[in-house]
Amino acid sequence: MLTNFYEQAEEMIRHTGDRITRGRVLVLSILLAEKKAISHHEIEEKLGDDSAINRVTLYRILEWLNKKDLAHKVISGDRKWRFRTNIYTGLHQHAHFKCSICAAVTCLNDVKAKYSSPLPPGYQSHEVELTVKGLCAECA
Amino acid sequence: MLTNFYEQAEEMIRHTGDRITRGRVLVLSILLAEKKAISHHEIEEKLGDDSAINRVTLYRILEWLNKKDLAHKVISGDRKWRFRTNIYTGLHQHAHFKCSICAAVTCLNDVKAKYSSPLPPGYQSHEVELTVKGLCAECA
DNA sequence: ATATTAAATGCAACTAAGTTGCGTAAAACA
DNA sequence: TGTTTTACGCAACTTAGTTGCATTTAATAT
Repeated sequence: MLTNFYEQAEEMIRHTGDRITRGRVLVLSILLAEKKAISHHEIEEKLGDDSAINRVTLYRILEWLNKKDLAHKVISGDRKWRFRTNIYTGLHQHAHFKCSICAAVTCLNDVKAKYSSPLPPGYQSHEVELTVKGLCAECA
Repeated sequence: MLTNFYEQAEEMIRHTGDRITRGRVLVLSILLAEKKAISHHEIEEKLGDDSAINRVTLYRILEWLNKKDLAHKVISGDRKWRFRTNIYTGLHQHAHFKCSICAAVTCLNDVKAKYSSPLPPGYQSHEVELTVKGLCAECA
């Protein structure tokens, strides 16, 4: 079960051309096994004592995964970053920001798409998808 | 100029029924004078040395303003809260409707796309893409 | 006007998330 | 197997925000 994710993670990391390390594979497979975005702390807990990774290293692995577009950072209200793999992106329907230069996609979790006037008569809304395109803080 | 905001702030605070204190009026008038969301630190700077408020008190004032719905908390990517008065609304752009059955895309000229919170600081919006998915009048 | 009192403020100490610098370990490749 | 580049681990640091408690002050009652 988790072995599948482990192998999948390894394959995804190999594809980047960068080094395949224990930490990267472990963390990515945890993210792959997870459907929702999880925090640094939650990942540490899932790693457990046996397969522990230094917290600083974990921070750096998460940044690296984001840079390589294997995971994206999710903004949340509790001043923590959360991370999620990019394979499930089709499923969620909140707002996204996509940088035109570095192509990083950030979920704007609490930015709810809404429209100010009602739809034309007879129309039914099932889902609202909002994508803001522009430059992120790093590339601006 | 700022006097107007000061009086406006006082009036808004009076309306809550809670105490009208120097700090609350100062902070709210700063937020009123500002168009964008600003951080605790930015507010401290605007207060200056002469009209300084203790940082803990400032945190508490901001929480209070939020609780009384006189200001919004704004999520951002840098683990800081930003605050903004509720009198200015979000960004407006236009939206599209995509029918899930006939796949027709309609330009919803008079439906304005707006997102409820501004982007993380430093981010620049070039284009906002709002797509409402559902059923059009023909297919419904 | 003055006293009363509940709410707001100030201070100090604390927590939690994330960062930086630097020496050490370990992938990758020859 | 040795070399080189990259990642890791450790310690110390920074920054944003929180808590407890004593003091002050805005609002109200006298």
